[in-house]
Amino acid sequence: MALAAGVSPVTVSRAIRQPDMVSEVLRQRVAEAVAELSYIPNHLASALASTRTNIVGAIVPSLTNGVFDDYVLAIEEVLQPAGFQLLVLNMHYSELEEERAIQTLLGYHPEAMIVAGVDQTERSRQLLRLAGVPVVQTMDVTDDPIDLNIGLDHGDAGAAAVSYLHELGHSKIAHLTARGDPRARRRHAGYLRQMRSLGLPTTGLVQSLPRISNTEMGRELFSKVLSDTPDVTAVFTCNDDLALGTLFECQRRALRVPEDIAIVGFNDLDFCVSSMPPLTSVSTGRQQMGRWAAQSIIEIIRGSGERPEQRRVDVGFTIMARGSSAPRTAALRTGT
Amino acid sequence: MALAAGVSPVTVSRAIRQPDMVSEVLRQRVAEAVAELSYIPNHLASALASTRTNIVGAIVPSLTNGVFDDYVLAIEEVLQPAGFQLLVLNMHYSELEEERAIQTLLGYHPEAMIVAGVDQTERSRQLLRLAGVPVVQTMDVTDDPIDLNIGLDHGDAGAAAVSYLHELGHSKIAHLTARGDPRARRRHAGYLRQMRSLGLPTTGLVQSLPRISNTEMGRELFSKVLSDTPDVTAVFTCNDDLALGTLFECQRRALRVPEDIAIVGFNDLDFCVSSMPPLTSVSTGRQQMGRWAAQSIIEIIRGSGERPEQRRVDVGFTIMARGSSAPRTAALRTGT
DNA sequence: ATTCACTTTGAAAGCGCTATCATCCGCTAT
DNA sequence: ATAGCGGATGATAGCGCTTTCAAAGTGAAT
Repeated sequence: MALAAGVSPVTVSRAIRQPDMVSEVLRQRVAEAVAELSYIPNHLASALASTRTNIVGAIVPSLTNGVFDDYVLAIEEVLQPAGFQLLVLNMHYSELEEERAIQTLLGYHPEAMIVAGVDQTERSRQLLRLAGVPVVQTMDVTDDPIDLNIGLDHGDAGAAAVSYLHELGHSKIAHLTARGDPRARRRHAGYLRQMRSLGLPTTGLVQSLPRISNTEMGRELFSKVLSDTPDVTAVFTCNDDLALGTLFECQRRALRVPEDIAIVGFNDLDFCVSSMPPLTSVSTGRQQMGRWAAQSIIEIIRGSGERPEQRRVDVGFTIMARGSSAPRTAALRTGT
Repeated sequence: MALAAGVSPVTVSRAIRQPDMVSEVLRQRVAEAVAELSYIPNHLASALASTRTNIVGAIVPSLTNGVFDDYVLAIEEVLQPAGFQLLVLNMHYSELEEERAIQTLLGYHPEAMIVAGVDQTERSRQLLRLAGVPVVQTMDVTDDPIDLNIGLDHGDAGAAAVSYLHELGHSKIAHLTARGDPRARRRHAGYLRQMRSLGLPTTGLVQSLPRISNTEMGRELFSKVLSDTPDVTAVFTCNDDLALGTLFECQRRALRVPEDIAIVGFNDLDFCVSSMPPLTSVSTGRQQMGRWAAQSIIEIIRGSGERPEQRRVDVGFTIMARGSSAPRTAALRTGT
């Protein structure tokens, strides 16, 4: 390569990375050689020599779940213009896989790490701390963050969904959930807490499966609730896929939504506004979390390692009330 | 690290990579030092020195589209046990971004590349060829593959969807599609070809938008078709999100599916079996394509570079007939 | 004409590993 | 007792870049 352009390797390196430092003539010659040979710099060698990899590692629990697409996209939109490459690994909701993924990513010497959730194993936490790079835990909040933390309180969110339905006049409020997701477990705990504090029983109203959830699972779980508790009037699901499945099952059984059954989902995915009726869902700022994580990382790296004044951010949540939930009175009026 | 274990760096390297070559005693000592220091080998240095990166690069058009989750998962399931790390980059349905992504990935010196589709720019094709590693083009078929190719003929699939609906007695068959996806364009072309060859007009029956599709867009596009052509009786959509949106729009307008409107989607995503009625959809072997791509790569790398006898595979497609499509006679019977 | 400062280029060293080859040890075969 | 052999370990070089520092060239100031 240096031969082809008739200059030293150093000049090639400079012509590509800091063109201002090289004279017009040589810059041109290097550019021609690059084009001619389709030269692509060896990232491995460059990173090894410079100790700057321009890599940011991210770990997501799943990609099948629409939540994380928006989140990853938001991170990339901030990171790419700043010259960083995001490396995403999927941990499939397994803490052990996460540990492996962290180890793998650290082998690439990322300049920062973004992990979803706050439930890393002790070893994971240790590895992340020892890495000596900014670490952002997202999606959830904790009092004891590894480094930075942005998220929301899923217990509160679960409780709020219950309160919302209770204020609409519902008392037989079911909860459908997928075990395995720690944030879903917290929402479940919030549901139980709030039901109890409102004096509402939950027996025969909770259904869960230890699988990755999908629409079909929503149908299954809701069917089980119906057979346990035929007079259920509201359902809060741990995500929108289960909510959609519940809606489909209602349609199949000719149960009217929201008159007979009110449905509240979680995450506020795209399809919530489109369904018939549109699904009420708890909206979380997943894009905001991704953006903040990426921006904080850039600031820290650019700014000699100082952490922003706010190391923990709670983005909260919003219940997006839509057609799938309505005051219980409506149901009474139509005689259900 | 070598100091901590009291051995030479070479022995450390061997103890980790080829434990059999190191005596029990030293292996133990190295293992202790590794644990103590939380040592993670520097992948960059190791890859640079050995010219084996264990990386396979993959480019997907989108992650928001559920199709590619299953596909990526299938690839990973084969690659990981073989010791390869998949690096996935998102090209957002842009050929130029794909070119950039290919360049970025090649900088990491992957041992193979998997790209979705066969519509790479000339420069992309050149870069991939020059990389000197196995390249698999998936999802689509071509007579002129870069290297290996597994996919299906989307024109045929589009035509088959039309034939299927025509055989059910439909003639006013609409098509909803998202421009920007070359495979969706081919399905569109197949739709047009088959409609023409059956002597069916298509004016007022095709709607498209140049955006990434989602459920809401399905509703919009179908609404437009309805206002252009109120007597439409069937809809073929370029993917399942649009099909679901169409179903929702039918529910909103109290149009019965399949009696008034038959719907056929594409990809056969999870939710197709769950909706009410379940959605008929064209199933493509996306997991099969991912697995084959990964397996072929492993065989080539392990087997001194020889290509398998079959460099091109057409996996075909299957129309999964479900409740959202029915013979037109049913509609006549109910007087629509 | 000489000095000084600045810009442009190159030479040398080294990033953290691994490939290769040399060395050493203990053992068997002669 | 010695040659010969295989297994275990280490010394050395180098992967393709970048960092650092030295050298050479340029022009303005003295």
